[in-house]
Amino acid sequence: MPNQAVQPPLNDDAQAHVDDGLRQAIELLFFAYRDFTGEADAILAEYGFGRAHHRAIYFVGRNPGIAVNQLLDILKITKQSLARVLGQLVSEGYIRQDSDPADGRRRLLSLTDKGQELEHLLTERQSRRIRKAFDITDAAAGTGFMRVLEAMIDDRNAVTLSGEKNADG
Amino acid sequence: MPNQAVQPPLNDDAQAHVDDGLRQAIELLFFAYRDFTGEADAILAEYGFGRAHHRAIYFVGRNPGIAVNQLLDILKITKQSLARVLGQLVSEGYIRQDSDPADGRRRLLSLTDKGQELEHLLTERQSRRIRKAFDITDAAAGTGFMRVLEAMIDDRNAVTLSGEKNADG
DNA sequence: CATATATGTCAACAATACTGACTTATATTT
DNA sequence: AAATATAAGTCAGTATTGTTGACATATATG
Repeated sequence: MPNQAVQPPLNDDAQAHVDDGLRQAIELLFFAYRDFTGEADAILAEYGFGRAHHRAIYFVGRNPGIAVNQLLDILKITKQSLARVLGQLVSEGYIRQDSDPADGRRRLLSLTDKGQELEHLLTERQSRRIRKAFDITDAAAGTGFMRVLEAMIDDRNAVTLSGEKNADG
Repeated sequence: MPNQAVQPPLNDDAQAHVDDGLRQAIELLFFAYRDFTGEADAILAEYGFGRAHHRAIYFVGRNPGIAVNQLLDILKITKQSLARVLGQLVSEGYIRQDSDPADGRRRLLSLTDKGQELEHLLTERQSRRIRKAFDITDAAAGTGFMRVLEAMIDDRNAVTLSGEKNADG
Protein backbone atom coordinates (compact mmCIF):
# COMPACT_ATOMS: atom_id res chain seq x y z
CA MET A 1 0.00 0.00 0.00
CA PRO A 2 2.10 2.91 -1.20
CA ASN A 3 0.04 5.49 0.54
CA GLN A 4 1.55 8.31 2.52
CA ALA A 5 -1.67 9.66 3.94
CA VAL A 6 -1.84 8.07 7.37
CA GLN A 7 -5.25 9.34 8.23
CA PRO A 8 -7.91 10.97 6.11
CA PRO A 9 -7.01 14.67 5.98
CA LEU A 10 -9.02 16.68 8.42
CA ASN A 11 -11.12 19.54 7.30
CA ASP A 12 -12.69 20.31 10.60
CA ASP A 13 -10.02 21.73 12.83
CA ALA A 14 -6.29 21.78 12.26
CA GLN A 15 -6.43 22.62 8.60
CA ALA A 16 -9.29 25.04 8.68
CA HIS A 17 -7.21 28.08 7.80
CA VAL A 18 -5.44 26.81 4.72
CA ASP A 19 -7.13 25.64 1.58
CA ASP A 20 -6.69 21.92 1.08
CA GLY A 21 -5.67 22.30 -2.54
CA LEU A 22 -2.79 24.49 -1.47
CA ARG A 23 -1.72 21.89 1.08
CA GLN A 24 -1.74 19.29 -1.66
CA ALA A 25 0.44 21.56 -3.76
CA ILE A 26 2.91 21.96 -0.90
CA GLU A 27 3.14 18.22 -0.44
CA LEU A 28 3.39 17.41 -4.12
CA LEU A 29 6.20 19.91 -4.43
CA PHE A 30 8.04 18.28 -1.54
CA PHE A 31 7.71 14.73 -2.87
CA ALA A 32 8.33 15.65 -6.50
CA TYR A 33 11.43 17.64 -5.69
CA ARG A 34 12.81 14.88 -3.51
CA ASP A 35 12.37 12.23 -6.16
CA PHE A 36 13.61 14.61 -8.86
CA THR A 37 16.88 15.28 -7.05
CA GLY A 38 17.19 11.78 -5.64
CA GLU A 39 17.84 10.20 -8.98
CA ALA A 40 20.71 12.55 -9.77
CA ASP A 41 22.05 12.20 -6.24
CA ALA A 42 22.46 8.47 -6.78
CA ILE A 43 24.56 9.03 -9.92
CA LEU A 44 26.62 11.72 -8.24
CA ALA A 45 27.40 9.45 -5.32
CA GLU A 46 29.20 7.08 -7.69
CA TYR A 47 31.52 9.95 -8.57
CA GLY A 48 32.00 10.96 -4.96
CA PHE A 49 30.03 14.14 -5.61
CA GLY A 50 26.97 15.67 -4.03
CA ARG A 51 24.18 17.97 -4.98
CA ALA A 52 26.36 21.02 -4.64
CA HIS A 53 28.69 19.67 -7.32
CA HIS A 54 25.70 19.04 -9.53
CA ARG A 55 24.57 22.63 -9.29
CA ALA A 56 28.00 23.94 -10.12
CA ILE A 57 28.33 21.61 -13.09
CA TYR A 58 24.85 22.38 -14.29
CA PHE A 59 25.13 26.15 -14.24
CA VAL A 60 28.65 26.24 -15.61
CA GLY A 61 27.45 24.03 -18.44
CA ARG A 62 24.49 26.28 -18.97
CA ASN A 63 26.62 29.43 -18.92
CA PRO A 64 30.03 28.63 -20.38
CA GLY A 65 32.53 31.35 -19.57
CA ILE A 66 30.71 32.40 -16.42
CA ALA A 67 32.83 34.12 -13.77
CA VAL A 68 32.97 32.92 -10.18
CA ASN A 69 31.01 35.87 -8.85
CA GLN A 70 28.27 35.34 -11.37
CA LEU A 71 28.00 31.71 -10.41
CA LEU A 72 27.77 32.72 -6.76
CA ASP A 73 24.95 35.05 -7.69
CA ILE A 74 22.98 32.24 -9.26
CA LEU A 75 23.61 29.71 -6.52
CA LYS A 76 23.27 32.20 -3.69
CA ILE A 77 25.83 30.48 -1.53
CA THR A 78 29.03 31.86 -0.08
CA LYS A 79 32.36 31.93 -1.84
CA GLN A 80 33.76 29.54 0.75
CA SER A 81 31.01 27.01 0.14
CA LEU A 82 31.51 27.15 -3.57
CA ALA A 83 35.29 26.98 -3.25
CA ARG A 84 35.13 23.49 -1.82
CA VAL A 85 33.12 21.92 -4.59
CA LEU A 86 34.63 24.03 -7.34
CA GLY A 87 38.12 23.11 -6.20
CA GLN A 88 37.27 19.43 -6.41
CA LEU A 89 35.65 19.77 -9.80
CA VAL A 90 38.65 21.65 -11.16
CA SER A 91 41.28 19.36 -9.68
CA GLU A 92 39.45 16.29 -10.93
CA GLY A 93 39.15 17.71 -14.39
CA TYR A 94 35.45 18.45 -14.73
CA ILE A 95 35.68 22.24 -14.83
CA ARG A 96 38.30 24.44 -16.47
CA GLN A 97 39.26 27.93 -15.31
CA ASP A 98 40.69 30.46 -17.74
CA SER A 99 41.76 34.00 -16.99
CA ASP A 100 39.55 36.54 -18.64
CA PRO A 101 41.73 38.32 -21.23
CA ALA A 102 39.59 41.44 -20.77
CA ASP A 103 39.93 41.41 -16.95
CA GLY A 104 42.75 39.40 -15.48
CA ARG A 105 41.10 39.16 -12.09
CA ARG A 106 38.33 37.01 -13.41
CA ARG A 107 38.41 33.27 -13.79
CA LEU A 108 36.06 32.13 -16.49
CA LEU A 109 34.58 28.73 -15.85
CA SER A 110 33.62 26.14 -18.41
CA LEU A 111 33.12 22.40 -18.55
CA THR A 112 35.82 20.10 -19.84
CA ASP A 113 34.77 17.24 -22.09
CA LYS A 114 34.65 15.04 -19.02
CA GLY A 115 32.49 17.64 -17.29
CA GLN A 116 30.12 17.85 -20.24
CA GLU A 117 29.73 14.10 -20.20
CA LEU A 118 28.69 14.09 -16.58
CA GLU A 119 26.48 17.10 -17.07
CA HIS A 120 24.66 15.37 -19.91
CA LEU A 121 24.26 12.19 -17.95
CA LEU A 122 22.64 14.08 -15.08
CA THR A 123 20.55 16.43 -17.16
CA GLU A 124 19.26 13.68 -19.39
CA ARG A 125 18.17 11.71 -16.40
CA GLN A 126 16.35 14.64 -14.89
CA SER A 127 14.80 15.85 -18.11
CA ARG A 128 13.61 12.34 -18.83
CA ARG A 129 11.61 12.44 -15.62
CA ILE A 130 10.09 15.77 -16.56
CA ARG A 131 9.40 14.71 -20.12
CA LYS A 132 7.68 11.60 -18.84
CA ALA A 133 5.53 13.73 -16.56
CA PHE A 134 4.67 16.02 -19.46
CA ASP A 135 3.77 13.00 -21.57
CA ILE A 136 1.59 11.43 -18.90
CA THR A 137 -0.34 14.67 -18.61
CA ASP A 138 -0.59 16.94 -21.64
CA ALA A 139 0.89 20.04 -23.24
CA ALA A 140 -1.39 22.40 -21.32
CA ALA A 141 -0.33 20.85 -18.01
CA GLY A 142 3.32 21.28 -18.93
CA THR A 143 2.81 24.91 -19.80
CA GLY A 144 0.86 25.51 -16.61
CA PHE A 145 3.56 23.79 -14.59
CA MET A 146 6.21 26.13 -15.90
CA ARG A 147 4.11 29.26 -15.62
CA VAL A 148 3.28 28.54 -11.99
CA LEU A 149 6.91 27.78 -11.14
CA GLU A 150 7.96 31.04 -12.74
CA ALA A 151 5.33 32.93 -10.77
CA MET A 152 6.62 31.37 -7.55
CA ILE A 153 10.11 32.74 -7.98
CA ASP A 154 11.03 35.92 -6.08
CA ASP A 155 11.03 38.88 -8.42
CA ARG A 156 14.58 39.74 -7.52
CA ASN A 157 15.63 36.29 -8.69
CA ALA A 158 13.67 36.35 -11.91
CA VAL A 159 15.12 33.93 -14.39
CA THR A 160 15.37 34.97 -17.97
CA LEU A 161 14.00 32.25 -20.12
CA SER A 162 15.22 32.02 -23.64
CA GLY A 163 12.53 33.11 -26.01
CA GLU A 164 11.42 35.66 -23.49
CA LYS A 165 12.21 39.32 -23.40
CA ASN A 166 14.22 40.76 -20.57
CA ALA A 167 13.34 44.10 -18.98
CA ASP A 168 16.58 45.61 -20.21
CA GLY A 169 16.78 43.60 -23.41
CA MET B 1 19.67 43.75 -13.66
CA PRO B 2 18.12 40.77 -11.92
CA ASN B 3 18.99 38.36 -14.65
CA GLN B 4 20.50 35.00 -13.95
CA ALA B 5 21.23 34.05 -17.54
CA VAL B 6 24.83 35.06 -17.98
CA GLN B 7 25.04 34.30 -21.63
CA PRO B 8 22.36 33.55 -24.15
CA PRO B 9 21.69 29.82 -23.91
CA LEU B 10 23.51 27.91 -26.59
CA ASN B 11 21.62 25.72 -28.96
CA ASP B 12 24.53 24.73 -31.08
CA ASP B 13 26.75 22.49 -29.03
CA ALA B 14 26.61 21.88 -25.32
CA GLN B 15 22.85 21.67 -25.05
CA ALA B 16 22.15 19.84 -28.27
CA HIS B 17 21.00 16.63 -26.60
CA VAL B 18 18.43 18.03 -24.23
CA ASP B 19 15.37 19.98 -25.23
CA ASP B 20 15.60 23.58 -24.13
CA GLY B 21 12.12 23.59 -22.67
CA LEU B 22 13.09 20.76 -20.37
CA ARG B 23 16.18 22.68 -19.28
CA GLN B 24 13.98 25.64 -18.47
CA ALA B 25 11.77 23.36 -16.40
CA ILE B 26 14.78 22.06 -14.48
CA GLU B 27 15.94 25.57 -13.70
CA LEU B 28 12.52 26.88 -12.81
CA LEU B 29 12.09 24.01 -10.42
CA PHE B 30 15.42 24.78 -8.78
CA PHE B 31 14.76 28.50 -8.33
CA ALA B 32 11.12 28.08 -7.35
CA TYR B 33 11.91 25.44 -4.76
CA ARG B 34 14.71 27.51 -3.31
CA ASP B 35 12.54 30.59 -2.91
CA PHE B 36 9.63 28.49 -1.68
CA THR B 37 11.64 26.94 1.13
CA GLY B 38 13.72 30.06 1.80
CA GLU B 39 10.82 32.01 3.18
CA ALA B 40 9.94 29.33 5.72
CA ASP B 41 13.60 28.84 6.59
CA ALA B 42 13.81 32.47 7.66
CA ILE B 43 10.90 32.06 10.06
CA LEU B 44 12.26 28.80 11.42
CA ALA B 45 15.63 30.39 12.11
CA GLU B 46 13.93 32.74 14.59
CA TYR B 47 12.82 29.68 16.53
CA GLY B 48 16.21 28.02 16.32
CA PHE B 49 14.76 25.40 14.00
CA GLY B 50 15.68 24.20 10.53
CA ARG B 51 14.02 22.64 7.58
CA ALA B 52 14.00 19.21 9.18
CA HIS B 53 11.93 20.55 12.06
CA HIS B 54 9.54 22.07 9.55
CA ARG B 55 8.97 18.74 7.83
CA ALA B 56 8.29 16.99 11.10
CA ILE B 57 5.86 19.69 12.22
CA TYR B 58 4.17 19.78 8.87
CA PHE B 59 3.54 16.05 8.54
CA VAL B 60 2.57 15.57 12.15
CA GLY B 61 0.09 18.41 11.72
CA ARG B 62 -1.19 16.85 8.56
CA ASN B 63 -1.49 13.39 10.14
CA PRO B 64 -2.38 13.79 13.80
CA GLY B 65 -1.82 10.57 15.70
CA ILE B 66 0.85 9.38 13.28
CA ALA B 67 3.35 6.87 14.70
CA VAL B 68 7.08 7.40 14.52
CA ASN B 69 7.60 4.66 11.95
CA GLN B 70 4.95 6.11 9.70
CA LEU B 71 6.54 9.52 9.89
CA LEU B 72 9.90 7.99 8.99
CA ASP B 73 8.22 6.38 6.00
CA ILE B 74 7.02 9.73 4.73
CA LEU B 75 10.23 11.61 5.38
CA LYS B 76 12.49 8.79 4.23
CA ILE B 77 15.22 9.62 6.72
CA THR B 78 16.72 7.47 9.42
CA LYS B 79 15.32 7.08 12.89
CA GLN B 80 18.44 8.73 14.29
CA SER B 81 18.02 11.79 12.10
CA LEU B 82 14.42 12.18 13.08
CA ALA B 83 15.18 11.58 16.75
CA ARG B 84 17.27 14.72 16.93
CA VAL B 85 14.63 17.10 15.64
CA LEU B 86 11.71 15.24 17.16
CA GLY B 87 13.38 15.31 20.56
CA GLN B 88 13.78 19.05 20.35
CA LEU B 89 10.22 19.60 19.20
CA VAL B 90 8.87 17.45 22.03
CA SER B 91 11.05 18.93 24.75
CA GLU B 92 10.22 22.46 23.62
CA GLY B 93 6.52 21.70 23.59
CA TYR B 94 5.64 21.73 19.91
CA ILE B 95 4.86 18.04 19.55
CA ARG B 96 3.14 15.68 21.97
CA GLN B 97 3.71 11.94 22.21
CA ASP B 98 1.02 9.64 23.55
CA SER B 99 1.21 5.91 23.94
CA ASP B 100 -1.14 4.11 21.60
CA PRO B 101 -3.74 2.43 23.82
CA ALA B 102 -4.10 -0.29 21.18
CA ASP B 103 -0.37 -0.97 20.97
CA GLY B 104 1.74 0.23 23.85
CA ARG B 105 4.94 0.22 21.79
CA ARG B 106 3.74 3.00 19.60
CA ARG B 107 4.07 6.67 20.34
CA LEU B 108 1.40 8.64 18.58
CA LEU B 109 2.51 12.11 17.59
CA SER B 110 0.41 15.22 17.42
CA LEU B 111 0.92 18.95 17.57
CA THR B 112 0.39 20.90 20.74
CA ASP B 113 -1.37 24.25 20.49
CA LYS B 114 2.02 25.88 20.28
CA GLY B 115 2.97 23.47 17.52
CA GLN B 116 -0.20 24.21 15.60
CA GLU B 117 0.49 27.89 15.82
CA LEU B 118 3.91 27.49 14.27
CA GLU B 119 2.61 25.06 11.69
CA HIS B 120 -0.03 27.54 10.62
CA LEU B 121 2.44 30.36 10.43
CA LEU B 122 4.69 28.37 8.15
CA THR B 123 1.99 26.80 6.03
CA GLU B 124 0.17 30.07 5.53
CA ARG B 125 3.34 31.69 4.33
CA GLN B 126 4.05 28.94 1.87
CA SER B 127 0.51 28.58 0.64
CA ARG B 128 0.33 32.32 0.15
CA ARG B 129 3.20 32.05 -2.31
CA ILE B 130 1.49 29.26 -4.17
CA ARG B 131 -1.86 31.00 -4.16
CA LYS B 132 -0.24 34.11 -5.51
CA ALA B 133 1.34 32.08 -8.30
CA PHE B 134 -2.02 30.48 -9.07
CA ASP B 135 -3.64 33.91 -9.15
CA ILE B 136 -0.99 35.41 -11.42
CA THR B 137 -1.53 32.58 -13.87
CA ASP B 138 -4.95 30.91 -14.03
CA ALA B 139 -6.88 27.89 -12.85
CA ALA B 140 -5.72 25.71 -15.71
CA ALA B 141 -2.08 26.48 -14.95
CA GLY B 142 -2.61 25.55 -11.31
CA THR B 143 -4.19 22.26 -12.26
CA GLY B 144 -1.42 21.52 -14.72
CA PHE B 145 1.17 22.36 -12.11
CA MET B 146 -0.22 19.83 -9.71
CA ARG B 147 -0.77 17.14 -12.31
CA VAL B 148 2.80 17.40 -13.53
CA LEU B 149 4.19 17.32 -10.00
CA GLU B 150 2.17 14.23 -9.26
CA ALA B 151 3.44 12.56 -12.42
CA MET B 152 7.01 13.32 -11.38
CA ILE B 153 6.75 11.40 -8.14
CA ASP B 154 8.11 7.86 -8.04
CA ASP B 155 5.27 5.37 -8.16
CA ARG B 156 6.37 3.73 -4.96
CA ASN B 157 5.99 7.09 -3.24
CA ALA B 158 2.62 7.91 -4.69
CA VAL B 159 0.80 10.42 -2.53
CA THR B 160 -2.85 9.96 -1.91
CA LEU B 161 -4.61 13.21 -2.48
CA SER B 162 -7.82 13.86 -0.72
CA GLY B 163 -10.68 13.75 -3.16
CA GLU B 164 -8.84 11.06 -5.06
CA LYS B 165 -9.43 7.36 -4.88
CA ASN B 166 -6.77 5.09 -3.50
CA ALA B 167 -5.99 1.72 -5.06
CA ASP B 168 -7.18 -0.05 -1.96
CA GLY B 169 -9.85 2.44 -1.00
C1' DC C 1 9.10 -18.45 26.54
C1' DA C 2 11.11 -17.00 22.26
C1' DT C 3 11.02 -13.83 18.85
C1' DA C 4 9.62 -9.79 16.38
C1' DT C 5 8.47 -4.98 16.38
C1' DA C 6 8.48 0.03 17.85
C1' DT C 7 11.09 3.20 19.81
C1' DG C 8 15.00 5.35 21.87
C1' DT C 9 19.94 6.26 22.42
C1' DC C 10 25.11 6.70 21.90
C1' DA C 11 28.96 7.49 18.92
C1' DA C 12 31.31 8.59 14.78
C1' DC C 13 31.30 10.48 10.30
C1' DA C 14 30.17 13.25 5.87
C1' DA C 15 28.12 16.91 3.03
C1' DT C 16 26.79 21.41 2.83
C1' DA C 17 25.89 25.53 4.44
C1' DC C 18 27.46 29.65 7.47
C1' DT C 19 30.60 33.71 9.64
C1' DG C 20 34.86 36.12 10.09
C1' DA C 21 39.42 37.24 8.91
C1' DC C 22 42.98 37.61 5.81
C1' DT C 23 45.87 37.35 1.27
C1' DT C 24 46.88 38.02 -3.58
C1' DA C 25 46.24 39.82 -8.06
C1' DT C 26 44.39 43.03 -11.03
C1' DA C 27 41.55 47.29 -12.21
C1' DT C 28 40.02 51.66 -11.44
C1' DT C 29 40.08 56.13 -9.41
C1' DT C 30 42.14 60.07 -7.60
C1' DA D 1 52.09 56.75 -8.82
C1' DA D 2 49.40 55.89 -4.86
C1' DA D 3 45.08 54.74 -2.95
C1' DT D 4 41.08 52.21 -3.31
C1' DA D 5 37.94 48.76 -5.13
C1' DT D 6 36.98 44.33 -7.01
C1' DA D 7 37.65 39.20 -8.07
C1' DA D 8 39.22 35.34 -6.30
C1' DG D 9 41.35 32.26 -3.03
C1' DT D 10 42.28 30.49 1.67
C1' DC D 11 42.14 29.22 6.71
C1' DA D 12 39.58 28.32 10.82
C1' DG D 13 35.59 27.43 13.36
C1' DT D 14 30.60 26.25 13.67
C1' DA D 15 25.68 24.49 12.67
C1' DT D 16 22.29 21.57 10.38
C1' DT D 17 21.03 17.48 8.48
C1' DG D 18 21.87 13.43 6.75
C1' DT D 19 24.43 8.66 7.20
C1' DT D 20 26.05 3.80 9.53
C1' DG D 21 26.59 0.73 13.29
C1' DA D 22 25.63 -0.96 17.74
C1' DC D 23 22.85 -1.62 21.49
C1' DA D 24 18.83 -1.02 25.08
C1' DT D 25 14.02 -1.22 26.45
C1' DA D 26 9.22 -2.02 26.23
C1' DT D 27 5.53 -4.39 24.31
C1' DA D 28 3.24 -7.73 21.15
C1' DT D 29 2.83 -11.97 18.97
C1' DG D 30 3.63 -16.88 17.95
